[in-house]
Amino acid sequence: MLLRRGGLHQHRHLTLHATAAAAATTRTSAIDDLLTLFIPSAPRINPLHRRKTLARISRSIKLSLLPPFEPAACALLASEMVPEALSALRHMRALSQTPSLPFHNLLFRSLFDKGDVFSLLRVFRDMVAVGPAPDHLAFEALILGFCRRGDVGRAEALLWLMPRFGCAPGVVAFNMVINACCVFGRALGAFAIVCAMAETGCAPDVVTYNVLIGALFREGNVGEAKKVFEEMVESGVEPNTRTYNVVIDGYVKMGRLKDAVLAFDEMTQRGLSPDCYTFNTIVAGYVKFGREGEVGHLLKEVLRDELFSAEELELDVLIARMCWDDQMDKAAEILRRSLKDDNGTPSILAFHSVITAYARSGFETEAFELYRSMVEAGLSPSASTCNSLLMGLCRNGRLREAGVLMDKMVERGFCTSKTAFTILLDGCFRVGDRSGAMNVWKEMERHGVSPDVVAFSAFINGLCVSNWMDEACEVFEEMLRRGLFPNNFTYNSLIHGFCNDGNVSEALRLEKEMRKNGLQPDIFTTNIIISGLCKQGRFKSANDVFMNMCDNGLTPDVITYNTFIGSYCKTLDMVNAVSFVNKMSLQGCEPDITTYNIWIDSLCRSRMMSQAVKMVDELVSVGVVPNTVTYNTVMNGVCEDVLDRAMILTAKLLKMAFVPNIVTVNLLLTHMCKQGLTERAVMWAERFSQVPLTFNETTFNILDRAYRDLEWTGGIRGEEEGRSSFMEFLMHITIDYMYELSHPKSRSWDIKDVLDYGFGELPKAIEAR
DNA sequence: GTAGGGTTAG
Repeated sequence: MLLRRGGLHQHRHLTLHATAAAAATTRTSAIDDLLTLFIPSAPRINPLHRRKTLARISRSIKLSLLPPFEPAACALLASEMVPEALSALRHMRALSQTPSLPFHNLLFRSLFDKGDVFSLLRVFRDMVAVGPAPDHLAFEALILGFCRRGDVGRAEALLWLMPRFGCAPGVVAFNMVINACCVFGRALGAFAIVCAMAETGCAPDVVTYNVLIGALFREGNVGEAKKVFEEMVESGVEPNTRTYNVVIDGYVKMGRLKDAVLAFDEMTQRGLSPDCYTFNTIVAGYVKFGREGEVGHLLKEVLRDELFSAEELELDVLIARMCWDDQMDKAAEILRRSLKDDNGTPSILAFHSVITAYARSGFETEAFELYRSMVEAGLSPSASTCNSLLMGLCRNGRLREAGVLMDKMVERGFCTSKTAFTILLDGCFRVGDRSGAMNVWKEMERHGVSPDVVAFSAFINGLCVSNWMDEACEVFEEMLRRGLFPNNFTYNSLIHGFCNDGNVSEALRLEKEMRKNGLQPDIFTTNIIISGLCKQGRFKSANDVFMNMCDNGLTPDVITYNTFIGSYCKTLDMVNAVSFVNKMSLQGCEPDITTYNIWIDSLCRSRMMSQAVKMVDELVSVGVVPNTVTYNTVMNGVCEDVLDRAMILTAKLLKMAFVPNIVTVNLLLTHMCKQGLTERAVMWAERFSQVPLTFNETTFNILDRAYRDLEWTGGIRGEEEGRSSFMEFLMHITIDYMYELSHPKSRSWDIKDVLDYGFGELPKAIEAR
């Protein structure tokens, strides 16, 4: 602080003072002077830290034979006092002392950790100008730092600079840059470097091949990945455990479990032993596809080497399965219990699964609580866990805070990865912030992160959902131009977009194209097409698709049935609607809350309110949880046709499913207007515009009509006392809910908590346990 | 240089 704030004069004065002291007096008094020089008078963090640093500096200087600045600077670096260490370096330069190479390498690492690239480049420039000449280690430290930050351009430039300093880049340096290219989605750049590498007489090693194979799998390019694998074996490079881990992961991600297991077998036949990555990858695949029962024989293989205890494995598998089944509370409870019992810490993986499951479902508070327990248990959160927290914020529409977290992650050198950008991009589209999404896309490119298949798919999906089909198609073309292989997500998003646009024939053409490209249309594709056909009233074709599903190895699921039931209900074709309800139960497919909501809605529309009431009781009795749609549907019926039981039913639903949204407000406004309470409706709309709730097109249409209505009638209409007070009551509780929601007190944690928690130390490589 | 639900349906 003193040095940075004190101005040039004071700075010089202190320097001379220290120098004179060091030269004239004993070593001990020089140490005292140095301490005044480097350690700011005001404590930076806490007194304890300061004392420790002073002690460390004294000790370093006493032990060292170097001129006293360098050990002092090293001690400052060890205390994370980077600015002070930089000023120590300036003193050395001013005294024409040459700091050693190891000191420079240490400083580079600290500067990367702090994200201070500007200082780093300045130090490097000075180093090149006046020595010491950078060696292999210096270059590699710099290249690694730039690669971690995603600055592949600088990393590659340094690579080609190395020969000019008398040290030709080795395979390690090449691999770092090649890996960075792949991580940031520039497979082409990676290939170019591999070629250039061969020209310099440096042969690719197993790492080079592993990185390339991984990148190709991530692109979905299995054919090319296999070719590179063969080339590797031919050129005499032996595949290792990591090679197989990459291959197995690639297959699992594509749902090709059979191929994954074949690779696993091949691996063991080669005498390679699977490690924790192999295990986690395969188990994740089995659990994901609901086949955890079959993992047993593989586990035995892994357990033979006693890498894991059976209990630990079972706990992980159990927790992963629960998360897939949306039973996060149970999983979290088990985790907390096993922490308390103190008999073995649950794995990071287990924590990660639950945190992510919570975040995905929008339970950000629970996600954060668990994150806190994880950090308290001494487990380092990884970039993946931070991404999950980011997703939690995005799924709750808290984009601004997500942006803050993202900046913090980038600042930490943590994760300038595609994943975080993709989450943010998707988050923007979810809240309808299209220009925000465009900015994220640009920002991603600006960071030198080339979008991959997932990022492109998320972008295309966002455009499709916004009904910007022309743009979506353009982006799709761009994706193909970049040599990326579209996957099911990509096609399904486009097909959905065209169906919503009423262009089913284009959707069907895309489905054909998908098959031609070797992709299997899945249950999503089929449901989307069925829905599209139903929307067009083409029930015959929709039924044909339904009949053919089984031939393609697909089983209709609850969404398929709901689509048919809902579509038939909409056209008042109750005969066919009932027929699909029967088919559904015959197939043993359980109705979910949407099925009930559809059915309750059509009962309400047919003015069969008492039946609707019965249906609400029934769904609760079978353990289905009513949601906002249930509430809105029933209230719509209640407002339409007030019956004696309205208050009881309302009270019941308020207790179970009162999470009002814009649809709730719209339906209340509509009914107020319908009941001649137009003036009150307008008054309430004004009040609702004061709370954080975004009106949609429907709201504006309702209000347009209301204002016109008031102009015509002058607002004089009869009204029934009972109805009016009931509607007023509903309006009151709804706006109260919105107020409470916007009140910061209702949030149990703040984004600041996340940033201060677990960010103290730069995450190390995460151990599996 | 490796994992961990980044993106899809009613």
